[in-house]
Amino acid sequence: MRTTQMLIPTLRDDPGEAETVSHRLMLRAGMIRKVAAGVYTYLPLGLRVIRKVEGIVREEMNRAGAQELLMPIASPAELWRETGRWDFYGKELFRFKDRHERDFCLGPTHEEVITDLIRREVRSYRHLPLNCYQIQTKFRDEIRPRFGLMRGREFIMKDAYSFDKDEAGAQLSYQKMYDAYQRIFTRCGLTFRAVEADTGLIGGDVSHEFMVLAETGEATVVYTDHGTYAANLERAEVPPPTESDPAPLQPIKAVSTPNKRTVEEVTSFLNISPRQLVKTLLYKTGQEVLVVLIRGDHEVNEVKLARLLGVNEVTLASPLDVQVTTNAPVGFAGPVDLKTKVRVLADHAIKATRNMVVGANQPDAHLVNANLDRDFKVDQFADLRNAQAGDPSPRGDGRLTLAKGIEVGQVFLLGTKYSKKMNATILDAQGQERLAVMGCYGIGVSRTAAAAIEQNHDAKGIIWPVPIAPFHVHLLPLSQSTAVQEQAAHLYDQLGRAGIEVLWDDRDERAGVKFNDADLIGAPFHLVIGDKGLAQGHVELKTRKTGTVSKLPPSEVVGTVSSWINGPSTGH
RNA sequence: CGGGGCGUAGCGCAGCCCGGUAGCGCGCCUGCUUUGGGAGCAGGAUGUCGGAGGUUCAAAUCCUCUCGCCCCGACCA
Repeated sequence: MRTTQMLIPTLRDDPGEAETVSHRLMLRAGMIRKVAAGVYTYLPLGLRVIRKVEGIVREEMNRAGAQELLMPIASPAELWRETGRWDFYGKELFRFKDRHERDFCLGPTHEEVITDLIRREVRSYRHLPLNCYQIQTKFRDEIRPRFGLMRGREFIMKDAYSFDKDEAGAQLSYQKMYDAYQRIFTRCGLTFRAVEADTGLIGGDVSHEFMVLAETGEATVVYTDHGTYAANLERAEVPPPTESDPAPLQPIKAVSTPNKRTVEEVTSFLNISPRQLVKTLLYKTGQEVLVVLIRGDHEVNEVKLARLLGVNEVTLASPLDVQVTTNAPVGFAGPVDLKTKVRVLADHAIKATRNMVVGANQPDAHLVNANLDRDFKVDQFADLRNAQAGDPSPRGDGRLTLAKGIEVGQVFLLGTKYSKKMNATILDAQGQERLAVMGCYGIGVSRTAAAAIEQNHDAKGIIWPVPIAPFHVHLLPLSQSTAVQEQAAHLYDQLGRAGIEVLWDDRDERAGVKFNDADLIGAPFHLVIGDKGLAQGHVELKTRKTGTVSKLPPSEVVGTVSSWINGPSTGH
């Protein structure tokens, strides 16, 4: 393609609206433009990258035995009411009414639609396993869209759904997708890690997320450096402590802590370690108010709490609820002599702590040397906290490290969650109706493109991995001289014949402008043709990533570029 | 949803406090010169100052309402 025939509105300045690297560079490189918050137009250059990612996804999905179809973006509320997600999905679901006042939504994911299709069309186990996928625009009315394509309200996703006759088959389908995802993200040139994950709004039993490791990631990944354990923070298990505090029990006593509410205030006022303090948090579920005890230096993991309680979500109780339940304002709640009968849950670490500092359930007072069983009772111990760096691995293979990651894909083993609610049954070999066992598998295509930039850029711009680059070669003739122009035209033609994608900067611009735009756009290889070089019989081939320049005769260009692109080491 | 910030030319911004002809840089258009890392000179075009209402002789500027966008937070007691 010639630059003059392509809409590539590069920007010299950073747009004020963009903070993160990928957002800024995609705007500056003329790849995307914003239409509304979290809603973007893909310009030709951006779309080329999207198509590259889609191509890799499509190849690997097909190779894994999945078949492509395309479902509608709009779907009727009835399907969503069958599974309860019309209500459960909440405000994230884009809803609208048609002219007859019937409720519809824009699909955020398609379990309902695909399950409806399969229950109608597939009756026999003979037709299973079945895995259908699509690549499509999805809609989620995010609470806070941000970072350009990273968290949009409209985004491109590949979603796949597998149907099996039994659990064993479903696990096999899951494993195939897991393997396919490994290949996809590897081929995209990303440094990533598959981690155990919670199942969230989608539901199901088993799940892995594929995380691109990057500082700007919104998710936290927990893993062992040398071991095999990796999970996201929501999921990461924390084993109970193996040693308990050997300190002798001290007599409990009340101390005045005027206006000291937070962990920091109380610990510095009493000159104690946060490890001695116990936070007494009041949580509300749909049904009850309950108490959660957590050590001062730990954080409650609400996903774990909700899962333990078997509810969708838990919220912290309001100050009023706290007052009513504990007889004290927020900041002075404690487990000792609670006025109201409530369930008390505690993180495992509480069991191993002695002589704890807790709220006194009266204003401006705490209790010191509170001890389990002697002074208060706990109804249930559980793993309720977030893992921290240095915690032992739940697999016993070392200590945990934390890192930030961008979630680019997630696979779920759903079991019969949807098939049961929607009565998607198939006949087995004995003629018995059985619920289809499902899995679902998503890849954020547009987010993958953004994540690739987060991981591959420098101060000057993007450095595309070869497989998803919008063009392989950026052809930069530096003058309008006949010799340079003819050589450029010739090489453009030769490279094109060899199947190499070339962006030909045919603008009558100064060298600096072309170089800067080329660095910004980030094609892996820059082919520079200037009068000086030609006079000496060579052109220059520059590797964007390393800045290395090779001078070579024009006749060797096609062969060299081909070997770099197709060869095993594309790390040029 | 709460807090903060911002809407003025394609982009980045100034002007607003203290009302009085709407500016700067880059970009864009024309011409000449230039041509290996964002050229020089000369000439030129470009704005419902986010929108609505109000105050005033007069509003980008003051007041009210409203829309949009960005950032942080969303309860760890």
